[in-house]
Amino acid sequence: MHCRSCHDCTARGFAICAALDETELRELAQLSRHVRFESGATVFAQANIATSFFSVHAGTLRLYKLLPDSRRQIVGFALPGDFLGLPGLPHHEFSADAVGRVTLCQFPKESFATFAEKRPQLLRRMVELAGHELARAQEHMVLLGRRSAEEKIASFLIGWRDRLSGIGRGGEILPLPMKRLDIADHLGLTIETVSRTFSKLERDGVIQIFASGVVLLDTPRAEALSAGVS
Amino acid sequence: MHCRSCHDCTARGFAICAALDETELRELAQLSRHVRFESGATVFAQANIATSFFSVHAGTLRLYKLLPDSRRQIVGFALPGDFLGLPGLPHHEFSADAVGRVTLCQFPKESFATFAEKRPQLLRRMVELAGHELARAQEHMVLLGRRSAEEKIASFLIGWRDRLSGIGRGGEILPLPMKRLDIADHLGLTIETVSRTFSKLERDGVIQIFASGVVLLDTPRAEALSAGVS
DNA sequence: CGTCAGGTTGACGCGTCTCAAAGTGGGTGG
DNA sequence: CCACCCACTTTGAGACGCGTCAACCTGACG
Repeated sequence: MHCRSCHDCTARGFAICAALDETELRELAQLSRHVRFESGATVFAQANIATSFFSVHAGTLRLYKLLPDSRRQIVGFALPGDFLGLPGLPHHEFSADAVGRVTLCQFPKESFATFAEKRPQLLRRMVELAGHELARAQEHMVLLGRRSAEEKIASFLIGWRDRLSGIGRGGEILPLPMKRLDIADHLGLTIETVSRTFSKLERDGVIQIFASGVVLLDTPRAEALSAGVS
Repeated sequence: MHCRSCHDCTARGFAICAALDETELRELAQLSRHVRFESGATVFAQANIATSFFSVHAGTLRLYKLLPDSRRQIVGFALPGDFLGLPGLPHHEFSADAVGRVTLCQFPKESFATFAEKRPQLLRRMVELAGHELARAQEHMVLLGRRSAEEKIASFLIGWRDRLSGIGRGGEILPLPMKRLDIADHLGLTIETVSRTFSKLERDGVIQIFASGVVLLDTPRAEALSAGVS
């Protein structure tokens, strides 16, 4: 189950590993285990003590927080190259579970911290990744606080397209591995509103809906909605 | 205008400086300028090229993003000890302006990066701060996406109280230096709803409103609302 | 005393939620 | 191969929370 080699890892270029040279990479690989989760499985849960960090190798995860009455907010989706876990916080801040099959590199928190401690480029890379994550979170706050349902869906689609193309998964059809309920809980909507808005965008010729995703027919219109130009 | 000494800086304990020893602190002080902004002044603006990092010394800033049609989302308020600026991103991701008078330590991006490059404890501290920031952002997403107006206001008050007490500014009266419009744009509400909700909480005996802030009369009730237990 | 920014309150409308029902497709067992 | 089930999605009708628009209040300042 261990990764054949980090050398030809498909997530190599985007992950923290990008900051390491050959020797360090082999050393880090010693610390890591390659783990796999089936669709729907929980990788870790909010408020549990964090004993490991993870780097996503393949697949999609939903990261979410729950309120006591079971309202859910999906704070993000993790894709290959994303790093999960925050040094300096003892507990997991959110839960993570697999959307479809997922594989991850798992690092014991302690030994990873020791490894990173003396490697400024790795730490810099982590600051950088955290910064990108933070920027995405802030952009998402604008979406949640100040956008209409239609703008939310359009923004989500455009943002998802850009993230996928950023890791070399761009294509004609935009795959949406997550369910409508996941999208709703990500955008602060209900499942019905998500469904209705998808339908409206299809009626208006902006998208075409398939079982596995959508095709952007009128990209400029979608981008305009996404930017908030009414 | 330069800080008398970092040694007796009131924000010392919470800021990135906490990671530095005496020698390093003096070296960093060489790089920094102490700057002051009057109420309402803009420290930097979204999408401008970032040439400096900042560490808040005193006062409160609002950090916000604007949509083209001038809808605004305040992504957070910065307090003493907070670090502004993200290594790895060339542009400012949001605008920042002073809420009341503010003083900051300003570091030229280049020289700060050079200084940090070889100091793992500083980098670790930055990862840590970024992590805390990210955790706050995710908590705020829950608020924006899944909470009612009353819960939003209660959460905001409780969160603000906790942040202030975290930097030694706790007290009977909870000062709110920002305007109603700022609170509205932070919580994804309108100014009228904020005002109405404040009034309702006061009618219900949860808070008492003053010109400069509020007093929490029924803290358990406020915390319950904040936690989302109906 | 007038002005002005900020805050409060009320009446009404709209966008989204809620509740309900029907449609779709994939999987399983007869 | 069909019948059935189940999870998921779509669609509709009505309710409701919050936004919109407008009026009024308050205190600071000249």
